[in-house]
Amino acid sequence: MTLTQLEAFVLVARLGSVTAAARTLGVSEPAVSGALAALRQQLGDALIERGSGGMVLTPGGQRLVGIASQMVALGVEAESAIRQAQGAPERLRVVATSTVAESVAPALLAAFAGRGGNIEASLSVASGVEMAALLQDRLADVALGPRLSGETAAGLESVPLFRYRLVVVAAPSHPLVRLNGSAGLTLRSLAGHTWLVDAEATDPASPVRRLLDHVGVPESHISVFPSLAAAWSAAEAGQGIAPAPAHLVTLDGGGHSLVPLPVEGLPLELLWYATSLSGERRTPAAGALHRFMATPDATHAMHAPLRGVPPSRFRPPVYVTIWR
Amino acid sequence: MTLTQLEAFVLVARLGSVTAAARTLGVSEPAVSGALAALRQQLGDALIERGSGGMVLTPGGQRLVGIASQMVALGVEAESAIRQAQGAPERLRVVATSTVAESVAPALLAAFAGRGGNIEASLSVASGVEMAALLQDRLADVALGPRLSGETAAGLESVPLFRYRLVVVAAPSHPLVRLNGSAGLTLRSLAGHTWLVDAEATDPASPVRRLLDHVGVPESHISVFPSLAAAWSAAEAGQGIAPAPAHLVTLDGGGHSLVPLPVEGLPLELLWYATSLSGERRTPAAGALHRFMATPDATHAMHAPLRGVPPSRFRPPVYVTIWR
DNA sequence: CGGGGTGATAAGCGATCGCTTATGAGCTGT
DNA sequence: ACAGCTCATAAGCGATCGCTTATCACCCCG
Repeated sequence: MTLTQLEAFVLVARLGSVTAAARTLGVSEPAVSGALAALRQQLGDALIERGSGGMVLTPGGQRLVGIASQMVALGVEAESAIRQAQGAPERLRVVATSTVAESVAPALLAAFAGRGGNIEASLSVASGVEMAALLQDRLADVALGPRLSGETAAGLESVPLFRYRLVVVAAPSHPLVRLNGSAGLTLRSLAGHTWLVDAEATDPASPVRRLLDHVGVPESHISVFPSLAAAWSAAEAGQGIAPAPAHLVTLDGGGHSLVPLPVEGLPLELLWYATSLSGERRTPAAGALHRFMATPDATHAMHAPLRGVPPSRFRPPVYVTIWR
Repeated sequence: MTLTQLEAFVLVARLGSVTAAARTLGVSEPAVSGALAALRQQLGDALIERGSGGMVLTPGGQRLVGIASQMVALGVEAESAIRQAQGAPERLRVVATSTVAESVAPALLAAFAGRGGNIEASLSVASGVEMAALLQDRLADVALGPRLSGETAAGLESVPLFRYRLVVVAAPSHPLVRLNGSAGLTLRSLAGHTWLVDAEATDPASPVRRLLDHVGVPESHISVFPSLAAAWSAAEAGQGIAPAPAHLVTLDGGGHSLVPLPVEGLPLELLWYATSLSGERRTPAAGALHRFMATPDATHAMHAPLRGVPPSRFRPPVYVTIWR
């Protein structure tokens, strides 16, 4: 399986014709046909067959197109990426759990970028369990989220980033709020309610997931939303209760109408950590961020309520998966 | 640039040692060293150099690691993907603009999946301008969002999916609401206010972006949030005004405290479309979704208020970019 | 039935790949 | 300074790649 072969295949799929693909590539028709034959033999699938009105992809070929065109594109990307690395600003690749990426990370990185220096920061989302691998594989410079430790975290160094208190909130109209103005609730008693959570709660290592397990909430009473904001919005609409870092729902300019429930054992005192390779193996940019994190500017930025960013600075989130 | 060479490079970066990489691959050390040399020569960058305590990546090498490990992983992915294509459920790859992906698309696809059949649907996010290319390159089966037409949409067919009315909302406490209980506002008069928008507003072809341009809102008064829910949450907190499809903010179970502004020229009557390859080139799964879209079940699902999904069905969003 | 298009196959050829063993070159540390 | 580790380089060899031209097999359409 060669990049040349994949490129030929992608072009045939795109154009629906071997001859046309050969013309586009500037080679003879058998060259393309041969590349196709080699792929077919190695993968054990026809991939693409003659059909009325052009070549048509088999189910296997259909899956391959996407994969193959990504590979081809990454190949040309590689060359230009390296050319552009000369004299380009240093790059800081930060990964965070979805909750951190939606709450404190943008403000932290915005403040870090605004502090001068010539570092271009990017923020991606990954699950807690993937972070150690991403750092060790040099696919990320800093990971923000749970503390990474144990077997898989060899060579990594975690430092505390942000202290927060995890509470459970609900709309003022929620029965639990009206019944219990001041009385204490037990965690167990919350097992029967609907919990509104964000994507991070699907990560078995996340504090929210562990809280759900501890309470014993059945799957049927867990409702996963694509973002923290969406989960809280549903909570305001009275659809259920939601775990949340306290400062995010209370300092929020007064617009939020969510109130913390007085639950025994809550709030949980928790920490987010920043992790990177230890010692000299740490990227210079990662070191700069680590030093910045200790400054009052950083702490102040992370405690500020959530704000949007100007269009020129907005980058869509990138979700990173580990490829093995 | 060969996959073998890239794999060797990735392993060296991961392990920080040529010898260790060679041991892992089960080949001699010069084999790895040679692969590295070939890459270095072709790309014109040292990529990775000796440093105290292991090999350390150059800036260029740092960029390559991510790209290369993706390519390698996609290579092994390719083989297994094709093996699994035998007898596996048919695949339906849907791309949508971020707004659609956050609002009607999840409900539509959930209803489509629940309708029986043996189709596995996935939902990704792309900008409106990329959709035509994604469809033509067979990287997606159906695109949900603006109507695709013109030069770049050759061979594509758009059908109306969902009619909605775009309004501008604000918190009840917002000055515009208190001053204008019933009086009409002009669009121009909104240019000086802060607009809270989601990611799609950065796409020049999106209706929201065109509305902003038409009103003449300066960049400094646009605040981009990572999700619709986050933008609306900020609007509730009184941070500004937000464009929104009417049914999403009004039917929302009463929890939302956002009210539409009585603006001259609003609401805008708009449509989201579903686009796919035309005629026989359309995937069977895409055809099934097209037929389903016309059923009352589909319409009903899309009009329902936003809800979360059970953890077992939650899939993190994937953001797709076009590689050329 | 016989063009004119399609894609698949065969034979051949130079360049490169991927690997080996042997050796050089550079740094570290007791 | 020397051994001991590291990575880089050289020479060589078989397999494969990537391409060519020539030819065959198929199918639609007059």
